[in-house]
Amino acid sequence: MPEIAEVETVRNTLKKQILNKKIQDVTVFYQPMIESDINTFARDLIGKSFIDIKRRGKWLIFELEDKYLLSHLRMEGKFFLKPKEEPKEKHEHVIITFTDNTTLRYHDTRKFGRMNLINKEDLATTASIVKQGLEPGDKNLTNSYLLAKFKNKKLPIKTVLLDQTIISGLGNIYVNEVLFYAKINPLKEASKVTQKECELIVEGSDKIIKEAIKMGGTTIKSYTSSLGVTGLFQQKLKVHKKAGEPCSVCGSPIKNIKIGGRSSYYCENCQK
DNA sequence: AGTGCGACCCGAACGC
DNA sequence: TGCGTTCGGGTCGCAC
Repeated sequence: MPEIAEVETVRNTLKKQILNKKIQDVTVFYQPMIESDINTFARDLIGKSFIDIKRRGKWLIFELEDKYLLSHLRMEGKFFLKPKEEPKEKHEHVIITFTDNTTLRYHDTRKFGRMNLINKEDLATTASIVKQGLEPGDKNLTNSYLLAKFKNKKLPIKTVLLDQTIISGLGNIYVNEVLFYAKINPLKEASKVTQKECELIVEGSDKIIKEAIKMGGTTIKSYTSSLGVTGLFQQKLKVHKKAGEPCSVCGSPIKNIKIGGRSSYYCENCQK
């Protein structure tokens, strides 16, 4: 489940592996994952190079000379760099071959990830990118920003923190962790979250994401970034997937409930 | 406008 | 053991 820290880890790894290599060939094995015109997808990439890799929220933005290739890993998308001669694996859906005989392979068991090749000037009007809210660590992400965004929200804070148009990049794992850090009950109505609690959300999201990036993200299920870099942040998780285990602060068993259809983990005693 | 929910997928976990 | 069923997870689009 790649969230912002995982995507950042993938970005950093790929930058070392594929920048400025010339694209020789592109094969798409599962066409629905390409949101832009499938007929021109390969043709537009061949002969070009990735000159930079940026990120916005959970979106990877591969910069080419004249285009951007947007890539969202959703839950289980991964990139691997492999020699050209290695046989295709079952869940490899896009293979980009470079002229040095290496290949960049997009692997996704659930086929949920998406790619979108756009003209550079269209980035400013591409909805998925434009709608992204402020990222953890952004100096504009303040308690007053959050208070204003939460003001009319009747939904549980857990659900609202998953809304990428408010804070960009938090997924289920880190929302559970941030709420534990801020000692907020995930079911609390967003409009009732206090200024002090907003401060803790700002502080907690920044701290947790920074540490997770430092540790290479979180490994849940089989998640590994490109080159098989395995995230170590799962060792730091305090509540996520810890149902029944004692809370690290007070010892009460961690609860697991569904909020908005998503599994939520929290300590009933610490998060009132 | 805000909210809720199904669709998209398929391996893993679960139930019998 | 082996089969069938359910679940999960981010985002979009549609219905209310």
